[in-house]
Amino acid sequence: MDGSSSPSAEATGTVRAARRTRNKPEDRHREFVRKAIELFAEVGFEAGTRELAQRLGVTQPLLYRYFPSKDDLIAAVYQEIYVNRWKSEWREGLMDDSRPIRERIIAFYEDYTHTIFTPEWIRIYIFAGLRGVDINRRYAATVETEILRPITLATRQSFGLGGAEPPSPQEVELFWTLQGGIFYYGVREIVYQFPMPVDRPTMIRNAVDTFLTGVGPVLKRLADQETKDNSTR
Amino acid sequence: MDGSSSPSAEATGTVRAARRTRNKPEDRHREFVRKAIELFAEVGFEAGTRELAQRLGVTQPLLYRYFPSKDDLIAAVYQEIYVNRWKSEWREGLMDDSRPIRERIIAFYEDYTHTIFTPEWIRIYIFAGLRGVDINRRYAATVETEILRPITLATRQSFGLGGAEPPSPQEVELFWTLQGGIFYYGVREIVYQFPMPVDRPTMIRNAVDTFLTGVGPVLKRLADQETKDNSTR
DNA sequence: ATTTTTACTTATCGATCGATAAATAACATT
DNA sequence: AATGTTATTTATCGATCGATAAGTAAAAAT
Repeated sequence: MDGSSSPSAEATGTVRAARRTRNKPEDRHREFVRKAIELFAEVGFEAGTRELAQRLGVTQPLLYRYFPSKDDLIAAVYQEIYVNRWKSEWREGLMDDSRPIRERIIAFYEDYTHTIFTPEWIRIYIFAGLRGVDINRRYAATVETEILRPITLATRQSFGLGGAEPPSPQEVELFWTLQGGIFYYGVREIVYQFPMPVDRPTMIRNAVDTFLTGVGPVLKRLADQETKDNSTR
Repeated sequence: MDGSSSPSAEATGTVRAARRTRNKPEDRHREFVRKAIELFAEVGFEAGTRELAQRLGVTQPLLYRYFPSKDDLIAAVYQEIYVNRWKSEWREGLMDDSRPIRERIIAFYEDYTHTIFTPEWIRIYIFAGLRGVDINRRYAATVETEILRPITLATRQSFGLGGAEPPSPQEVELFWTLQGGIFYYGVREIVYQFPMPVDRPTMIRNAVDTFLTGVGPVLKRLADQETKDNSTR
């Protein structure tokens, strides 16, 4: 493929005559993680360390100076994407009583999808889920406590239902359906690469409007069931 | 791990002293695909052919007598799961005007989730999506034409809206949100292995009730926009 | 009973993977 | 300018992967 004379250079994945510029460890670390995110998003975690090294213009064993093992590199990738990119403003915005609930939810989903609807975020999230790492379980737990429960309480209030009791599982599950529906839009767009004839803001508006219009009666029914269960218990 | 003396037996993945029972080719073919589905659902497509052979109690090269390459085996897996398990009754049931729309949709999703909410179906579907094969694009296209468009038309009718014009992209997208929300319930249950405090039928009922209650006004708005667009065009 | 067919195994190749040890050269310290 | 530190490369190991060629034995055909 290339005209390199040494066959061992091909075998070891050496790029050719080393550049040998020396960088600060912190910069390298960040650079490695950044490119690893890029590569893993494309190929998945079975992407070779040699491929990564080549994209970095660096030899493969150098990676092991910064990450004891490939799994540690992967852990750093998780940290960067799913921890560092989380915005605490999401929760705050959703709990801001001064704005109407519809506006809050739409604003949240527009910003949230803007953050997570990238190949890096979505594909790596799904790769991780299939791998069985607990990243997804932990992330979804965060979504539930930081996003869905606040939304549930705020929505309940805006319908003049119930007080401050914690949301019931059925209530939370209801809002998971909205979350999942919107998330799956991103999966179709980014993973399956569907042509998406409806743009994101429109999709979000329609989904939220449908949901908020319909959720009132169901929440009411759940609240009634709840009080009945309590009285018969 | 095992007490086998020969190291080459370990290396080649030989199981031990061959059983040498001779089977009919068609039976073998089916057996291979069945076990391949099981294995791929667990590990993904990077599962080794040796691992598969071992689970079948057969040597690895025998696989290549039935499938020219690993990719052909994978193709057979797709065919079995996503083509052979599709039920034409789904479309028919959804278009059965004699039953109320809510009942039809709930019945469909109960049967549909019963079919696809298995580790085999969901995990392999997601593995395929990340691989970039067109399985998912083709499957989703089928879902859209065979399921979502009929649902859209039936729902529209039940609200006394519009005639037989084909559903607009925005309308279809709306029903994709419901589909995605329910699908994502399965992903959380089966892939992320969340504890699911709300059972499937209840989730489906709540989701469909919320959706059907709220979708009326939005469909109406979309229909009005449509006619306005047509008149100004 | 002998021959023919073919399902199945043994053995092995070449590529690629994650990881380690040792050599080298760029930068910091004095 | 000499020395020390460490970022980076070279070389290589052992395991595992998909795939192929050649041998073996079970069933079918005669």
